[in-house]
Amino acid sequence: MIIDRNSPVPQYFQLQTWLIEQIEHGVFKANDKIPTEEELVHITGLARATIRQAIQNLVNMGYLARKRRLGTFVKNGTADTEKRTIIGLLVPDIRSGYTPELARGAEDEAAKTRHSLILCDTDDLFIKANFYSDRLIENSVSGVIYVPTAASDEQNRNIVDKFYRKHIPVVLADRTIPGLEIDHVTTDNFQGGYEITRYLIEKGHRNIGVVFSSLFSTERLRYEGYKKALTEYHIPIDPSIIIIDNGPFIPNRYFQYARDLLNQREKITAVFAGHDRIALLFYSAAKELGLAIPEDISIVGYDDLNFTTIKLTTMHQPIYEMGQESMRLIMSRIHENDRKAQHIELNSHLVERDSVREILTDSIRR
Amino acid sequence: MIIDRNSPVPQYFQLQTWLIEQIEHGVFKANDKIPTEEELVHITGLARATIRQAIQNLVNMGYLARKRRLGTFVKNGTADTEKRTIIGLLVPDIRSGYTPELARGAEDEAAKTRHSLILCDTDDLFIKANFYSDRLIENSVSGVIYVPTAASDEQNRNIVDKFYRKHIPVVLADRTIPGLEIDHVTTDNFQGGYEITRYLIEKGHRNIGVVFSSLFSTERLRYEGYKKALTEYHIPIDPSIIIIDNGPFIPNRYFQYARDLLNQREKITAVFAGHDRIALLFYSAAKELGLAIPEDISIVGYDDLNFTTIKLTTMHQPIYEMGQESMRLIMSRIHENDRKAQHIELNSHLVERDSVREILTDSIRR
DNA sequence: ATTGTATATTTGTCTATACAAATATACAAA
DNA sequence: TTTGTATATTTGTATAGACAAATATACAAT
Repeated sequence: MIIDRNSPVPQYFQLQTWLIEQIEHGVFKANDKIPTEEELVHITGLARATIRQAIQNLVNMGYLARKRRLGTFVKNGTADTEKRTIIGLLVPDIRSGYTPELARGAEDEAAKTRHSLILCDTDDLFIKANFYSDRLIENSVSGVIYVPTAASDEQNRNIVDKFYRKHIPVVLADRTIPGLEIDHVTTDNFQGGYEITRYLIEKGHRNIGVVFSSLFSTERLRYEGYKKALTEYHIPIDPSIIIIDNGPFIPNRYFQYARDLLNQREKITAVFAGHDRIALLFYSAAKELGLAIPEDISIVGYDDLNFTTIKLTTMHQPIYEMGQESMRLIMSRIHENDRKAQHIELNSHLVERDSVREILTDSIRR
Repeated sequence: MIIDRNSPVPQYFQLQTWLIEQIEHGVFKANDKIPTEEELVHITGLARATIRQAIQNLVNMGYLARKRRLGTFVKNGTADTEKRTIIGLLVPDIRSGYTPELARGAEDEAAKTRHSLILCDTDDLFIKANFYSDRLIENSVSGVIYVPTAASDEQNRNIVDKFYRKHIPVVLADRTIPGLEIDHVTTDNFQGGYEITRYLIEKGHRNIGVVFSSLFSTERLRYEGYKKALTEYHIPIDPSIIIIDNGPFIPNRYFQYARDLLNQREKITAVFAGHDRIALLFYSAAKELGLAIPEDISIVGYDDLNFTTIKLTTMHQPIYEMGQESMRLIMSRIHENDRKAQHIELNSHLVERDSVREILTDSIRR
């Protein structure tokens, strides 16, 4: 029986549920005519008004369309979930770093399937991410691509939870949040950090300074790669040339780090900057101190931002592709919600330019 | 009487209309309780079921909320037209030029009033703008900020018309479309072009090359300003050092222009680049040809993009503010649709850096 | 002070019935 | 062939009446 008259569930609601089931299981296909109200009266034993109530609700939800004299028909889109899909994109700042490239990749991918993208600049602040998550929920986005902010893991988890409570799937891009089983797209930061450090070592550098932030999973991993490379070459790790900031990227502060590190130049021949924007500050700091790159000091970065005038040796990250993959992942998650969390790791590669000098030393031991 | 029983308009619909009127005229204010169903039966003389039908529709539309035992209440947002305002932003490419700054200004301004922004990259192509305009219409945006593409005025007008047909207001940002009475936000490009040229002349330059595109109203105006300055100083306009491209900005092509111009260096001492990205190409071309800036050749740009390593003298445009103003304008247009088209012109100012050399000549005549 | 109970009010669900309005279709008239 | 008309079918609107469910409030019991 379709209707259980003893159930506390309203009968119009039971009928509604049953009809949705029939549609979603393909019994009533798109553009099919469903039974007339009179027929449904016979099938269910309910009054016509009750049947109308159920059907009207489904019309409002976008499942059905009524046509006078012709009957009631299944809409092809089935509900309006499909057609007007909007994805929220929570990024630090659309003006800086790799963000424009990431956004563009996501946008292009969205356009392919005619979806749209709402842009939200968090400035790496929890409070802004929190504000925008409300806006996105209000606009009933179908999914969110989130670059976790420079906040505690706890806070970033809260943001994700907020979406989850509204059943909005989330994909993390670039950075991850520890202790969360969630779709994410990153690059092989550990491997990248390892390779770029090894590259410096192979070029004869043994005193390699590092500057990075401990707030981001990406930079932490690059640092781990750095340590692995040093260990592999039996080079001691010298904490005095390792600068670990525990806040977000603040140019002034990092500029000071660059100055500090360059001031103890006798201790280092090269610097591994946590990312390209830090590397850029080393150029400014070097200029200020009258040092030449790479003659006096070698610099490597990470990201491969599009600098036109400086020739930085750096680890190229496929940022545009990361945007694309994030978008693909969120789309697939929207369509199959019960799938296991998926982790996509894209490959980076070293781009050799003119910011590293080769130092001739007494043979490199391995 | 509230209900006209002889009208062909359904009675539930009459009641519905009446209730909306009461709400919008402030008879029933936000959070007020409206009469109970039973009271409405007395007031209107309709059956309770009919009254419920009208009320249910208003609940669906977001005007009312029912609470068991308490009654039916007017929602504070009144309908959901206001709250979920989304604005479309059609820009060339979020990765380049002034676009990120513009987008960020618009975004921040939107956030203030809790509105959201859908990002669309047109790549300056009509076909993409056309594609995205359909997407924005599908998503029923409340307004659009449009940076006209590098297409014909005719085509750009078509894009605007498409929105107008759906009664979606449009604000043009930066560039304008001739022959269209429409809200727009620009800077004083004519004045800017004039001032920066005058600056070069005052520095002793009399042979000033120009490179720009005729496709954009902005660059055309800057060129007009250039001509005015030359005329004012009685300097003849030399077409052989004026390069007018009639397509969009294609780096390779413009790089060739830069090379061409620098190759006839005996004829020029300075170049006025149509915008900063062109100026940047002059740096590359100069490097290639072994020329130093400003020693061998002086360059000025336009925009004041955030270059960290080169010190370009340029005309600062308040791009972030332009994004903000565009957003303010579209919001005000949404709220008062009958207002006259408004043109906002923001002020630019010269930023003097190290790309212009002073030439000592035999006194400047005015 | 807390907990439980009764009551009144209001919305929520449901039935049975009737006529109105739209319109595809067939058929007749011009 | 075109135009008009009748008909059957189906959704749209409306009524009157009934009981169910939720819950604010007051009051009673503990």
